Amino acid sequence: MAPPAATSADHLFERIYAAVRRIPAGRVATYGGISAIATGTPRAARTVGWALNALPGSEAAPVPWWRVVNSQGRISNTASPTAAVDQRALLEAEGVEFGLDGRTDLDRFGWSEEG
DNA sequence: GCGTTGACTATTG
DNA sequence: TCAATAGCCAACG
Repeated sequence: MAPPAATSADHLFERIYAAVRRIPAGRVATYGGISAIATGTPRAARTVGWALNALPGSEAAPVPWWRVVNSQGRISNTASPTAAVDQRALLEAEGVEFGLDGRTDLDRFGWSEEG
């Protein structure tokens, strides 16, 4: 199945992108959190990954997809093998620290729509 | 409307 | 911590 283009509007995707854009630098959000904001339920986390998969991820950065991690604060197996490395590098560049196991403390870097 | 797929999450061993 | 299983939701053909 080929995911739709990120330019397609009138879809839950746009709402997901909007939620991801709200994530400030130096913070990370979980798929469940984005799902809760976009769909209203954290059960649609899979759809969030689906939406992010449609992102171009090229030069321009319409959505900070790298700020989205799984519930364990770990970088999920991305579609590209190099994406995980880039994602961690980008997060570290923003101030997010990773543990030896490649996990980040969601209690400190985890973001919520608090402000 | 159905079957398949997916960057998920929680539970069990 | 890792591997396997079950449940969940949305989109595509």
